[in-house]
Amino acid sequence: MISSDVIRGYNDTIILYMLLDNESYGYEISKKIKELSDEKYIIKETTLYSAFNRLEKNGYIESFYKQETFGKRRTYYRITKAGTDYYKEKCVEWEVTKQVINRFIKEVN
Amino acid sequence: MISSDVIRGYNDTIILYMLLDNESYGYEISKKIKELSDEKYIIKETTLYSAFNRLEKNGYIESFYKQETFGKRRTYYRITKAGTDYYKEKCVEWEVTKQVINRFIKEVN
DNA sequence: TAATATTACTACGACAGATAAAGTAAAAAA
DNA sequence: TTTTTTACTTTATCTGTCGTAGTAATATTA
Repeated sequence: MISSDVIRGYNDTIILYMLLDNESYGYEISKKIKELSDEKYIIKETTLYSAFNRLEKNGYIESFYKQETFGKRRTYYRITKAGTDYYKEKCVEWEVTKQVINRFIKEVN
Repeated sequence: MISSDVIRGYNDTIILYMLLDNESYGYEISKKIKELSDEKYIIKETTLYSAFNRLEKNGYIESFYKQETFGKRRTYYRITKAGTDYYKEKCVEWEVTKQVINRFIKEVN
């Protein structure tokens, strides 16, 4: 399991990634993050939903409701153009970040 | 420049790295971090000194004074055994974190 | 020699994001 | 019929970062 402080700067990016190709909703996204990370990262519910709020406020995602014929009503989200642009920026930043942190990592035995 | 939220989980690790082979003090460490990162990461003074306090409280570093014949009195720090162990753990964690985040990073054009 | 810059911190308060705890409510499974 | 799973929402707390300001010594420049 990885610590949450590390992932902090990338939660929004991870969520945007999940929305790149399909619209989705909270519960589904959380399951997929868990799956895609081989259970190494399990996003907390409150973290996820507060991230949705932040992302929507910033114009990176849009929420909407679907006509559901069964189950509890879900809030769906889709990524916006601004969200895609922001995602791309974060991907570039990630490469730089990785290289920077790598300089302070050493194999110590 | 990389965002501080990203580095958040690794500030302590970065500082411990700087102390692995030599004892040092705040101002020197901040200069070296800047240098080693090619100016891509410049740690804020307040962040650095509050990290020192946290690290010392956790037993990862120890502070002491040297007999200085010139200049303002500095607080020196050295890493402890617990600090070295913690550093090693964080290095292992970093490899996992990198791999996890990489799964959510895509080259989008 | 006087003014400015650099070194080397410390104190305080604000803020953002993560998270724990608790609650709601519907549907599906046992 | 009880429990579990799905799908959230609200509130309050905690941690780490960082802006602002201040102190004080030495070194540099005008």
